[in-house]
Amino acid sequence: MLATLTEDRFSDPDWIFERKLDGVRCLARRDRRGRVQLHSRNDKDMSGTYPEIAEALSAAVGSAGTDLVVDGEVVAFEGRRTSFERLQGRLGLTDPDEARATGIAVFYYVFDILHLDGHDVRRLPNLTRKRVLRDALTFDDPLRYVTHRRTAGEEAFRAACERGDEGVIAKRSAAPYTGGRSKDWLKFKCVRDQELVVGGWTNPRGSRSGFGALLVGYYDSDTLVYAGKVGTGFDGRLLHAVKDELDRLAADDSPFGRGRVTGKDVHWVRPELVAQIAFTEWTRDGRLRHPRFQGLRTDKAARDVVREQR
DNA sequence: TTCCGACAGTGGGGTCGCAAT
DNA sequence: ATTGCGACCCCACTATCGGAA
Repeated sequence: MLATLTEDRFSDPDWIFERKLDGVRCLARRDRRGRVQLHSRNDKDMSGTYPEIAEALSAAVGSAGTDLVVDGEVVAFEGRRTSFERLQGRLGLTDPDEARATGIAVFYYVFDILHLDGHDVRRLPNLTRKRVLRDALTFDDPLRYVTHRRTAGEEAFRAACERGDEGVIAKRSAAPYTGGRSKDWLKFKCVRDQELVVGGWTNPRGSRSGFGALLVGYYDSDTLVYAGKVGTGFDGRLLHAVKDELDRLAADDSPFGRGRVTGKDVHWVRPELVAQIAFTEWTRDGRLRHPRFQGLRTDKAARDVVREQR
């Protein structure tokens, strides 16, 4: 069951609000003999990737039963914030010993239950399932129960962004657990945006026209620092309009003074265009995560574009 | 008729693993 | 030893089409 992104922030007595954690989605099954299997959203086996979670689940028998299927998020922390970047150090590993040897501590935040003691509980109301879940397991690290609040969705969202969380998930209290994306689960995502200077572009591929992505950066003193590519957020007309501007500014050499630009099929332009870019966060390597184009800005000089803090 | 949901296709950062260089 | 590539994770977004409203 997946959540639908929305711009609407609200409170409603028929909805509950949970923290949105930045990690990896994980479905866990435990059979009567205590054997546990962890599965990714694409049904890949992750039991070897997070052996301590499988172990904990095997031992965490609550008051209400033994075999079960639960849903949650595997996360790693960087300070107080959940960090997908840190978790990535374990993502590809399938050998339990190697996974443990990374030293990256992981936690399993469980927020839903699908089956318990041979019963399919997916059609029970969400709030009821949460109560069932609470009794079905014992929650000791690395297992954690995802708490919820029933009021002040807007305030929860504001506080989440303030804390550096990814956002808030709103869930309809009475909703069953269904397959696929549902409007009974909504994502309030914290968004960041800033202006960036366009310094180049890449070739389009396949059926794409105009260009593939823009190469963008910001000024640090007199140096234009590369900050990554932006390849989504354009419709057909915008692709051509922006491409015309790029052709007008064509240059032979890279304007970037810092940051290695990877990939072939790269073309440079004089750094004069300023684009408004939305994204989720800066990566450790100083790149934009989940970048998307929001428009060109004509009211700001390229030379004044700097990296905004945080 | 209009709107919505699902899908395919394009684009991003980052990591690991493996083959080619 | 280095580089390139695909397969995974996390996505955002546009275009399209068929069925629901």
